[in-house]
This record gives sequence, C-alpha cells and structure tokens, in this order.
Amino acid sequence: MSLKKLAEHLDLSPATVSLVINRSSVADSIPQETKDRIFAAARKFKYRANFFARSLRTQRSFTVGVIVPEVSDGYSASVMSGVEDYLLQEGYFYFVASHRHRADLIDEYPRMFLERSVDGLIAVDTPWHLNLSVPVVTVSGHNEVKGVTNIVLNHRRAAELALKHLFHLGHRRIAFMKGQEFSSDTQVRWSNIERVAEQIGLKINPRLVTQLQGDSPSPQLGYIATKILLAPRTPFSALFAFNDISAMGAIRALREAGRQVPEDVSVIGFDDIQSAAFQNPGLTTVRQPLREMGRAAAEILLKRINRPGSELRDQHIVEPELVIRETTHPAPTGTPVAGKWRT
Amino acid sequence: MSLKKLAEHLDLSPATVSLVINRSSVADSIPQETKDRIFAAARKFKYRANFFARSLRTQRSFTVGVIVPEVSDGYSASVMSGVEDYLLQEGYFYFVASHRHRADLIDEYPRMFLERSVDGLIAVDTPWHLNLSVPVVTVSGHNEVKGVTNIVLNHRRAAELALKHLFHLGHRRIAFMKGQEFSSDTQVRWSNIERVAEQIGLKINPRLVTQLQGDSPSPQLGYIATKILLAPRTPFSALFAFNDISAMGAIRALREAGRQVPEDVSVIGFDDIQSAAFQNPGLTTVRQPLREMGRAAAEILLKRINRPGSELRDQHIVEPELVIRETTHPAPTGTPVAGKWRT
DNA sequence: GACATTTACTAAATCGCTTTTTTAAAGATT
DNA sequence: AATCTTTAAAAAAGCGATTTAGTAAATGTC
Repeated sequence: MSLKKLAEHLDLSPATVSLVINRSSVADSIPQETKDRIFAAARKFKYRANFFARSLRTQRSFTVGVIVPEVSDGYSASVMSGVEDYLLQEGYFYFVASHRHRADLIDEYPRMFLERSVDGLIAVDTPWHLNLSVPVVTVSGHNEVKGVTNIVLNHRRAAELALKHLFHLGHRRIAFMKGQEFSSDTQVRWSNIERVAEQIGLKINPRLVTQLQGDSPSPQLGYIATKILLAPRTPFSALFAFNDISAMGAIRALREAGRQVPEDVSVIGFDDIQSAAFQNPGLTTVRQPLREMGRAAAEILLKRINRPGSELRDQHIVEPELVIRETTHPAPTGTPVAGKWRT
Repeated sequence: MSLKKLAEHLDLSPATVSLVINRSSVADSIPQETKDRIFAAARKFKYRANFFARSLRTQRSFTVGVIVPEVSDGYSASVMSGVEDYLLQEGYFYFVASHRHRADLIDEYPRMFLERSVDGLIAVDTPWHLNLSVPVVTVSGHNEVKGVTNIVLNHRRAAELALKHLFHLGHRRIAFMKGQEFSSDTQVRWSNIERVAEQIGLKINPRLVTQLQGDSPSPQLGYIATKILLAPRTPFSALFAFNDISAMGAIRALREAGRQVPEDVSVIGFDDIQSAAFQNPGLTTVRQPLREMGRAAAEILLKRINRPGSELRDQHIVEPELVIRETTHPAPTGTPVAGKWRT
C-alpha cells in the first residue's frame, strides 16, 4: 500500500495524507474529521511509509552501526544488549559487524556503515582514530577524537578496588596479567594499576607481570599466560587477571601446578560475566556495568544525532564494583620456597 | 557525490554512467575508453550509489533481520557469529532484535523488520508460525511452516551420544533436566531422550525429571531445578542437564548437597559453550555446532532470496558431537542410602 | 462591499538511482 | 542511393515518500 493509492482511495492528494500522518504542523488547519478519515484508512490498509523512500527524502535512516571485536564474545554481547535495549525503544535499528581485530576491517566496516547511511556509530572495545561525518560513541575507547564521546570505566577506582582488597587480605606478592596489545583497555588498566600500587605502597615485581597473547575468546590465553608466569617459580600469593575468561584459564593453570585457589593463590578477575558467579569456586571480580555502558552509549549517540548542537562531554565515566566471591582469601603466611608456601 | 553530478562532470548522462558502473549488458556497446573515463572519475570522487535510492528503485535491501531470544546469551551469540560471517562476506548486513521471550515482541519484531524491507529473516531459538512474504530460515525451530527452512540438530543422535555414554559408564539411575516450556528445543530433545532410553533399555524415573523455570541466562535456573531434584532424595548417579549453563548451576547445587562431581554424580551438559572446557572440572557435554548452524542458516537464506524457484529442503540437519571431559565418571557401586552412595 | 485573513487543500519539485525506450549518427548491405 | 544494422548515448519514466509554495473558497474586519 503506497501513499499515492491511499490518497486516491481517500480522494485526497498524497501531500495531504502525508502531512496528516506525519502530524506536521502544516496540517493544523485540516479539520479533525478529515484527519480521522485518513487515520482510519491508514489503519484499515495497514499503511506504512516505505522506508527507503522516506529515508531517501529525509536523509535519515534511524539506523546505527555497531562495530565490535566479535559478537559471540561475552563482553561485546553484554554491551550490545544494552545498546539494543535503548535503540529499539527509540525506534532505531542497528547493524553489527565484528572486526576480529583485523586492521583492514576496522577501517572498512565503518566505511560500509556510512555507505548504508547509518545515522551514527558505536565502537565497542575498538581502537578508534577516524573522524567521521556522523556522530560516534565508543565503549572503552581511549583515544581522544574530537566529536567522539568515550564511555569508559573509572579505571582508577577499579584498580583501587582490586588492589586494596588484596592488600587488606595481606597479599604483597601480587602477579598481574596484562591484556593483549590490541585490547583498548590494556594500557589504561595497567597504568592505573601502577599508580594505585605506588599509592598504597605495593611493589610490582616485573617478573610477576605476564601478558595475554593471541586473539581467542577462550580461557586458553589466560591458561598459557599463567603457565609462563609460573615457570620461573617466582613466588606470589595473588593474581589479578585481565578478565574473567582469562582468570578461568589461570585457575586451571594454577591447579595443574599444584596451587590451591584461593588457599595458595587468590585470583581476581575483571568484568563479572554471567558465568563468573558459577565457577567453582565463585570468581571474585571487578564488575564493569557493561549493559549500562551500552545503554549509555546508545543514549548519548542518539542525543548527538538529534541535537547536533548540544554540548556533550567527550567522556562518560561509569563506576566499577568489587564482587567478592570465593577466589580471594587471606594471604598465606610463612616463607615461600620454590613458589609454594610452607605452612 | 551523486550520480547526476558525476555524469555532469563527465559530460555524459546519468543513465550511461549508471549502466557502465553496474556493468549492465546494455553498456556493451560503449567503448572501453569511455568506460575507463567513467571508472576513473568514480574512483576519483569516491562515488558510491546512494543506498536508499538504489534500494527504492530495485526493491532490494541486501539486509536481513535476525531475531534471537537475547543477544547476550551465548547460544544466540554463537549462532549470530556464524550468520554474520556468511552475510558480510556476501555483501549483506543484518539487523538484530532480542525478543526476550515476550510473545508481543516475537510478533512485532518480524513486522518491524518487514517495514524496514529486509530481504529475509533468520529466527534463532524462537517459536515460529508466521508465514511471511520474505524467505525465512530458523535455527532450532521445529514448526513446519511451508517455505521456511529449519536448521536443526540431529537430536536423536544427541540423545544417543549422551545416554549411551552414561549407560556404558554403568549409570542406570539418571536424572534429567528439561528446558523451559518456551525453549524451542525442549520438546524434541525430550522426546528423543525418551525414545533412546527405551531403545537401550533404560528406565526413566519420573521423579528424576526436573525442568528449568523462568527466563534468565544465568546458571541460577539449573541450580534451582537441581535443588528441587535433590529434595525428595531419590537416588541418582548421573544428570543430563539441558545446557551447559544449567549444568554449571546443577554442579553447584550438587556440591552444596555434599555430592562430588563426578565421583558421586556424573553431569553432562549440552551446547559446548566456550567456558564449558574451563569449568573445574571440565564439563562433559554434547556439542552443537552453533557457528556452523548460523552459517548454514545464512547460506540457505541467501539461496532462497536469490534463487526463489530453487528446490530447497525444509530441514537442514547438523550433527552433534560428544565432548568427554571430566564431569562424567563410572557409576559408583553399592546401595544408595538417602540419596548418597555407601562405598 | 472591499480587503485581509484563515481554512482546507493541492501541485510540483525533490531525494538519487535504475532501466526501458528512443534517437541519431555511422557503417554495412543490397 | 536507399535501406538495414550497429554503435553510442540520452530521454524519460518510475521507485514512494516529504515539503515548500501556492490557490481557491470561506470567513472576518472595517
């Protein structure tokens, strides 16, 4: 059913029908009776404006592009869930594309989104440098690009929550796992850990710092990184993993090396993904409000789209939360020998 | 840059430019030299056809809609990952909408997708009854709707893999966890379990059958269902969970009840999600090739879209795989007392 | 009763492309 | 030389809306 046919049936011009249906103020002078006729007919024939025709004319698509490292990864998926929540509620739809950390795709997908005339873009955990013609909001993006709002966690606070918790439990020899080079949080997270460590008087032993290598959403990466950490037998009583997934791998590696979690080694994760609570033992972790971050991203993006002039901060900071479960425990006492604690 | 301006600059008509750029056979008579000029200019000005104008004219959107229970749920996300893989490679984009099992949204989202002129739809784990004007493919849909292809697991084989594995380990008192009523796999899975149980001579004790209740992506549901299962103290030595998530909850409930997994009770999950391998102990499970199912869905959908006449089966069956890890174990011997095994 | 204003609409231009139909010149054929 | 074909392109008709500028009739004002 097209506008033209509907108008014909009503014995009116397409212009009138369009004006009324879109509640244009130009239609103010049209008597209610006529309006009612129009609405009734529209309902009767289930008239819906052709989306392409409308978008062509108005230059608006009510569509945004979301670029993530990988849809099936829990982090991205949680953020997307929040994004979707807000967008659909506001009548927007979204495209998704996973770049899988391929530099060419990180360049190409935004371009493809623009070809599809998206009204805006959300980049999740993706290094961003482009200056596009549409509003952009990043989640965990840390580059300052003008006109781009970054939704970021208060990493200072996150580091404080984790380190102070371990510190108060008596841990002094703490091992750290950095994220992959390409992960946008790696840098900030680490520099904040260093700052907080210094602040609370904790020495970081460089031999107790390991880093995730490779691109896989499996705990395997944390497992390998922890194996490497354990090899030189430098003693430690706690491990701050880069995220929950890698913490799971780490726990397995620790167990295989004969260390009990949390009796010998406390482990703390990051993110608080769904299954963190149901690990055995339950994983202590720093919660990122991923869904809320997604919602905030969508909300700010739509503001940018619909009120281009409005003053919006280029950072939106959200607060982490420490979720204490069962993988953290008071530090064992005694002298460490060959990486194990004598009791 | 519009076609018109490009044509103007080339001193040609928009028609000619369009014909050449789209490699229409009508342009065969145009000399290579002219074609080269056109391509050169198009490249120079980075000309890209306006997507809406083209779609309006051709009635094709190169977009498909994907409807899932919830994006952030691992099952949907894995399937989507496969869907995306194939679609983007073929130049299609996709919209996602999560219905969260709300009946009204299950009705509304497909309609909204159609308003957006999608070329086709993929419904993941979503009860499907609509007969739409565009091709539809479901993943784990079990209703036979004409013109709709269902991508389904060989559930008979899945039941065989799991039950025979437990049976051969000596388990005879096996508990079962059914999925929620709304989950599209619940029915088929259960009827196949019943069939296979009968075939191998295994009695199913109705008191050992529990069911997931409620809509949450957390292991909590499996935890609760298992608590209920344990209450009457009917002895069992193995539990076949509905999926990996609920298996994790089940294991926790079993532990809390003083049962060792797998020594006292073997547990087998379903799906083989990423974290199944990194549970402690590693979860034995029936693997569904979710990514491949998504890819297949996308592939078949595009075939349907692009060759509407072609004969395509209305079922596409994929094979499960048993992944044996550490939660299954030979059945304990001895007489069960009050739900625990005397050794 | 002349003029201004309001009311109730419509005509027509666009948005940017695709595609069928035409046209006009050049080349080939009889 | 007249006719037919081929070549090289352009004209024009949509696709289905939105929106500005306009118009004719009815009403209001002095």
